Amino acid sequence: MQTGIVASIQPAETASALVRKLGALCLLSEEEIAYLEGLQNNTLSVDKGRDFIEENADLRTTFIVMEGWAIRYGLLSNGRRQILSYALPGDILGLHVNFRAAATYSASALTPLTLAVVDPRRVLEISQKYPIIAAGLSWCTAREFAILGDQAVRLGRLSAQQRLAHLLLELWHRVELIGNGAGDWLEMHMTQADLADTLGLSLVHTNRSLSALRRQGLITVHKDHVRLDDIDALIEMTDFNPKHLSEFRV
Amino acid sequence: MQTGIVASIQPAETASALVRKLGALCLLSEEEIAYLEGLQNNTLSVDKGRDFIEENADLRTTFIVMEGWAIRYGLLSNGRRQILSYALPGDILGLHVNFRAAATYSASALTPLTLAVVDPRRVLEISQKYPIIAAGLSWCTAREFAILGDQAVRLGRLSAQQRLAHLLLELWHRVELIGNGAGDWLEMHMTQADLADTLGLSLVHTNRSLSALRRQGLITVHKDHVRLDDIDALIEMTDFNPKHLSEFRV
DNA sequence: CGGCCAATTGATTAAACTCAATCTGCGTGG
DNA sequence: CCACGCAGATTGAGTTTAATCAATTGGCCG
Repeated sequence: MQTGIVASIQPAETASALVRKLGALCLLSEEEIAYLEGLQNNTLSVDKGRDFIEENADLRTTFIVMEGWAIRYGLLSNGRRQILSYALPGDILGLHVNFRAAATYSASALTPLTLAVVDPRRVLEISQKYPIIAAGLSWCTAREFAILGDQAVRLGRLSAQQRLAHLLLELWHRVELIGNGAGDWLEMHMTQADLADTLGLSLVHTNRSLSALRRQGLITVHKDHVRLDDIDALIEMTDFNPKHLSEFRV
Repeated sequence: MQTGIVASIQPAETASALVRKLGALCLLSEEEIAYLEGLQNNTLSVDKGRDFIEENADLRTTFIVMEGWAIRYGLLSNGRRQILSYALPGDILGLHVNFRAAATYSASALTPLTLAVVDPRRVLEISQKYPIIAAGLSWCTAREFAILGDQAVRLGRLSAQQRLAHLLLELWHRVELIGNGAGDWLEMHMTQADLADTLGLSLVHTNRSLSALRRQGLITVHKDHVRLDDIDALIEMTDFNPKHLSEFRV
């Protein structure tokens, strides 16, 4: 497990999630680690439920998620919402914001959130000064594309139960990879209404699909947690590809 | 219209689609144009219907579409297919392939295709040597994200007719922006089966949704073309946001 | 205790899927 | 020149999935 490697280099308690994430890919130098940590000196706290990016508004900031979960979403004029992706600690929002005039999505805090606020112009200098970090960011970009592609496959070609299982697998793997895992358990920071808006389903049908998975013994649902009882079966039934989340070329 | 600006700088007949696309955003120097054209010296022809990227296979190439249309898609083990996006002239595939071990999607030629084959390591040197071009590529990346996000919204929260109309609007705008437009008409290089796999619908339902749009006087369908008869009404009914495709910060 | 948010359940309706033909245009071989 | 085959488009009929409408329940907090 990649988190094991990180732990031996950087104790998880002291390193930021972004350093843990990139450090799991390649060996970062002291200087690179110091630069990445320095990038996150300017922090912002966002209350649970609050929007911090609004579609069509001027956006001149790059955010790094330090603690907590967020969602990216789009709103339609009839009030319907489509959640595009989940941002977990170590994830970056607005990495390519430099030459866009306006945000193409909204973002909202699913939990109390700690964000690093970064001037996107600093992103530009990274490729000059820190090629290894630039490589890591390029990898992050490709990974975000893969995750969003998986979301499109889920929405377009999986059944309700498969969509749910597939999303749980994605989040479980992502949490594991940043060292926030808790065995089979996944902390659920979203409501069933959020799940519905992620999976393109109604709230009622989301609820029923959850019970169906439960009745088949595939998951166990507690208050704010879900246990993936049979990960192999879930992967099998959804065609989930964990390599989309972790593959890296040395 | 941005294409007008391009035409005054670079005659469309001589400049590559990528130069036309980036030149529409910002004024490129002679040197930058020459570099971009040189990047596309090594070309590859792909027959209609043939795959040129396969999911999970080792991918160490960046492709620039010079002529023709392609699709990116994912396949499930039950044979179902989800088309993720369309690649038009000037679009780049595998821009962030440098640090990924394997392709996370497949790609196939919708028409006879001319691709520029680029060593992805050349992408790395761009940010050192040509900051303006690097800015353009960063803009392309953000735009691809916006397009894929729109695809997720389509799949998750639009009705069958809305999905269809929304996709037609996307492609019509994109074709216009690279100067390949033909008024209200859109050349349809995909079959109805392809449309179905793009929109997460069955072939039969796609066919019926097309006729429904036709009966409402919103589109006219000919052999391989569609005319958007009432673009404003189509935008209105789908919440289409053209800014996702063209906004640029100076 | 009351109010609110989230989850759950029942009943009905609507959207989209599947199966099964049929049709149409087009190229190819006899 | 025509019969044949094939791919793509179209139509009909019946089924399934998921949406909608409408309560109801369970926690939690003030």
